[in-house]
Amino acid sequence: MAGRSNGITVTSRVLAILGAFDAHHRHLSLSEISERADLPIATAHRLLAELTAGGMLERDADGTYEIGRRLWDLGLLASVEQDLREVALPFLQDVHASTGETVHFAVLDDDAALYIERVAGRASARVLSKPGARLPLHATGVGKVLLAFSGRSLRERALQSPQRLTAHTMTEPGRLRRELAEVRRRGFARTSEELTLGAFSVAVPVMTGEDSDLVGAIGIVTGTARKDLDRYVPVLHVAAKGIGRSLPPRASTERK
Amino acid sequence: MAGRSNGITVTSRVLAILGAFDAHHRHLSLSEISERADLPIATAHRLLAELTAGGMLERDADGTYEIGRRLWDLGLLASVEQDLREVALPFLQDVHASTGETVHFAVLDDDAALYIERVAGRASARVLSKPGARLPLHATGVGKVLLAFSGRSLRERALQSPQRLTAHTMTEPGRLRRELAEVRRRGFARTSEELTLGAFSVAVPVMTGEDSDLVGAIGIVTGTARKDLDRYVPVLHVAAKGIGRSLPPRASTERK
DNA sequence: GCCATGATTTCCGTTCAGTGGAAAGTTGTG
DNA sequence: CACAACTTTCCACTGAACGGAAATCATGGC
Repeated sequence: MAGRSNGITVTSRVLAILGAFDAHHRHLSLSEISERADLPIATAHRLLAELTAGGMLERDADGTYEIGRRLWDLGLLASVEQDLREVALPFLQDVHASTGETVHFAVLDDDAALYIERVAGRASARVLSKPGARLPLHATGVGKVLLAFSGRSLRERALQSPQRLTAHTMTEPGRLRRELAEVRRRGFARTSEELTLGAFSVAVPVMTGEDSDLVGAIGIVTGTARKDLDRYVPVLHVAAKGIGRSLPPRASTERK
Repeated sequence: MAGRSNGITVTSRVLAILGAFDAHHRHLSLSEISERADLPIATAHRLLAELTAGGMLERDADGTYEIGRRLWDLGLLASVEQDLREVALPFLQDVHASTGETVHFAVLDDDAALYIERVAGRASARVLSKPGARLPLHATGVGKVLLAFSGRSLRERALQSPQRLTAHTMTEPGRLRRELAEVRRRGFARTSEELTLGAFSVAVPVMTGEDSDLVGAIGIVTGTARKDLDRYVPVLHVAAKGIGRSLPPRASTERK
C-alpha cells in the first residue's frame, strides 16, 4: 500500500479503481472508491466517468458504481478456463444428476484452488464455494488432488505454511506429504471437515486425453457425509475421463 | 490527425484494446491488436505491457495476448445479472432435472435477449446459445416473452426490422404484434425453428415477487420437438415464481 | 551460412492529456 | 436555515503519454 516505487500510469490507476471492487464491495460510491483506490477524489471521479462511458462500469440508481456489462463480456472470454467451463459443465451435470450432490470443478491458480464451475444441489442447498472463489490447496479435496498431481516445487511451497482452518485441518508438513502420496497412489482425495465443519468431500484429477497433463480436478462436497462418499469415485472418474477426452487439442494449462 | 472531436483519453485507448478481443479473437498478437484497435504499434505495445503487468491480460507461450484472470474475476462481480445468476441457477437446475432439457435464462439488453445462464442437456447436446450471447428478441422464446411483457416503445422498435433467420422466422410486424398479444394472453411463448432449423422452444416470464416487474425469462429449447413442449410450461412457471420470490428486495432491472 | 521479410521491443524529444487543489453544487439532517 | 457529507466542475501546471524511427529478434528461402 502506501507508496511503492512503481510507475504511476493511468493504467495503474484504472487498475486500482477496478481493484476496489470485490465480492464484498460490488457497489461503491465515489468517495469509497477514492478511499479504497487511494486516489484523489477529483481524479477518481474523472476516471470513473471515463470507465462508465466505456461500459466498464455502470452507475446504479443511487449513484454508486458497479462492474459493468462490458467487463462481464470480457470476463467470459477469459483464457483457458472458459474453454474448460464449456467443456466440463455437461459432465458436471451428469455427475450431479446421478448423485444429487454438489459438484465442483477447480484448477490450479498459483497456490490456491480456483473454482471455475459448480453444479449445486437443490435450491435450498447451502453454497460452500462459488465460481471464482480461491480456496486453500491443503484443505479441500480438489486442492489435494491438484497438489498431489502437480510439480514438486509447488507442493513443497504449499506445505510450508498450511493454515489451520478447523480442528481437522492437516497442518503438519509430514502428515500432508504422506496424505498426498496416498492420494497419488489411490487416485483420489478425501477431506473431512478440514475446511469447514460439517463438510466432507472426494475429488479426482482431470487429465488431458492424449498426454496425461493435469488440467484440474472435480469433486463432490456434501454436508451429510461419512466415508462412503467413496462410492462416488467411479462416477467422478468417468466424468474426468470424459472431460479429458473432450478437451481441445493442445489447450493444456500453460502457466509461466 | 485522423481527428475525431472525441476525447482521446488513455482509458478510451485501453477500451479500444480490450475491444479488440471477442469470441472469435481470443488470442491476438501485438500487430493484430494495433490493427484492430487502430493504434500505433508502439502505443499499443506500451499499453499492452501495462495491462499485462496489471493482470488484465496475459501473455501466451507464443507471445499472443489473451484476456487475463483479473478480468475474469471482475466479470464475475458484474452487477445485477450476477445476483440473478446466483438466484436463478438452482431453479434452472430443478427444471433441468425434471425435464432433462436444456434450460435458458435471459434478460433484456437493449434490443436483444441476453442469455445469462444456461443448464445444458447431456454432454452430447449441441449448444445453441451460451451465457453472454445476445440473440434476437423476435425469433427466440425468451425474446418473445421479454418483448411481450415490456414497454410499448421497445416493442415497436423491435418490430421495425425483424431479421429473417430461417424460413420460419416471423418477419411481418403485424403477425408479430398479434403473436405477442397472444403470448401476453396465455402467459408463455413458443418458437418453432424461427432462429435455427430443428430447434423448438417454450418460455415464460420471470417477474419480481412483490410488484410484478419483468425481470427476465426462462425457457426450454430442444431439438426433437413439437408443440407438446407445452407440457413443460407448468414446470417453468413454478421455477419462474421461485426465482421471483427469491429476488433481493428491490433489485429490479433498472435501465437508464 | 547469409540476407530479405516481418514482427517486436526500445529509445527519446515534444506536447498535450492527466492531475488534483479548490470552489461550486447537491443532498440530507437536525 | 445552517451545517455536514458527498459529488461535480474548473483550470493552470507539469510530467506522463505519445509515436516516429531505429534497433533487435524471429523466420525462412536459397
